[in-house]
Amino acid sequence: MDANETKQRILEAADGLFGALGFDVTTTRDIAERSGVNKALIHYHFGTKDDLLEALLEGAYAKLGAALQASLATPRASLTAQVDHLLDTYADFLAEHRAFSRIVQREVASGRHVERIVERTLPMFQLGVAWMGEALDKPPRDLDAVNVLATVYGMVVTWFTYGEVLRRLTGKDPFSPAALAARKRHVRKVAHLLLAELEGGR
Amino acid sequence: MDANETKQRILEAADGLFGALGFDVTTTRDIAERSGVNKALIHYHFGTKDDLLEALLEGAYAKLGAALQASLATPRASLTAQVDHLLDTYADFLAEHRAFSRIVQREVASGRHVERIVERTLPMFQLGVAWMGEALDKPPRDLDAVNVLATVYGMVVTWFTYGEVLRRLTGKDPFSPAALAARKRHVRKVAHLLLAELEGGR
DNA sequence: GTTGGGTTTAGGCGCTTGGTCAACTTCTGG
DNA sequence: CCAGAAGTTGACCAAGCGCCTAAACCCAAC
Repeated sequence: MDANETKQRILEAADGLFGALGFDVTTTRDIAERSGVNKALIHYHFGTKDDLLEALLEGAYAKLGAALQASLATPRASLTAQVDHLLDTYADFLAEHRAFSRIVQREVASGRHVERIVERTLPMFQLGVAWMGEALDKPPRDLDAVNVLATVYGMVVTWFTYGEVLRRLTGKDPFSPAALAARKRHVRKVAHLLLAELEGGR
Repeated sequence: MDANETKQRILEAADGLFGALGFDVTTTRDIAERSGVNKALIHYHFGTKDDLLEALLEGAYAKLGAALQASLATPRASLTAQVDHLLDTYADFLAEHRAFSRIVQREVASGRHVERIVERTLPMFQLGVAWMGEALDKPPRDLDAVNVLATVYGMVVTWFTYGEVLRRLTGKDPFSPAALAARKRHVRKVAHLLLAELEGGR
């Protein structure tokens, strides 16, 4: 097994375990066992356990950022189409990287590693604010950029963070293709309502 | 110091620490120190650390449930007014019990203590679904009860869970009276858009 | 064939954790 | 006033933690 594969295996195991159990509760021994790699190699390749989490977030945010930028870079017929595609891209990313939103949400709710997360989120957030300001130059009262972004973000992310709760509450799988498609339609629908109001109010 | 005061002090310290640091990272020693109480007393009065968390959640959910039921029990002039008051009640509760949403969010995102949280949430959720079904007998496509509830829930809760992130992103205090009032107006506004669509589509 | 650097290994060190315990004090009903 | 229950205490324990170390291993370059 070459060194790159080792690092990859460690990252994958850590991703799964941090997502499933949480950062604090996951031990380096767990990661070693799951990845079939010696415990000391984690520290050899990544440094401390915190450094490992950072490497994980680094990779995920890079992927997410690339996907979102690609979506924004492609011109669409309408503002609505642009937003729709962006939201779908985001939802698809979260669906594919199920652990990601849970890790982020948990660390944010703990107040730990917040700096790192803010660091990565800030450019996207600023992009969103700037983009909203550009597309709609006079947002109506109660629909300012920060509140709208927080609402849309919460709407998208909550489905994934609360997946297990929703599963138990509804008795259905919230991550089934049908349920995911329905959720995406719902998110788009709400976004359309917001857009209509934003455009109507200028 | 009598026994009740001791228990109260422990609960308050645990609430603050679980909210600020997280359940896993908070030690019984931390709680003992912060509450000015001997470590062994935590176990004497509450059992295990898990039991302590449960006692905490129990109390918070009882308060929340009472507040929401009181809001629903009072008849209002319109459906909109009813919803507005309910949302305000919820937001006020979260603003007053800042640690609560963070604790819940973190535990949910960890997949731990989910049973307990589902147990408490289920009745409220079912109430919400039933109530939506009653008030609006044919919800339009893409605005089914589960999705709408998840959206509204996410919208309200995200502001509090991501408080620290928002503070850093915007440079402003998201929990200042002005910001909270603005957030409440925004949430009501979005709820109104949803309601209009729900009522128009039947 | 040997050298040397990158990689892997078992083992263990120092420390913190949740939880227990027996002894002590304080409260309370008879 | 006293006995027993309730509450409180610091010392203590086994278990598990992150991280480190010293030695072994591997393999390309000379």
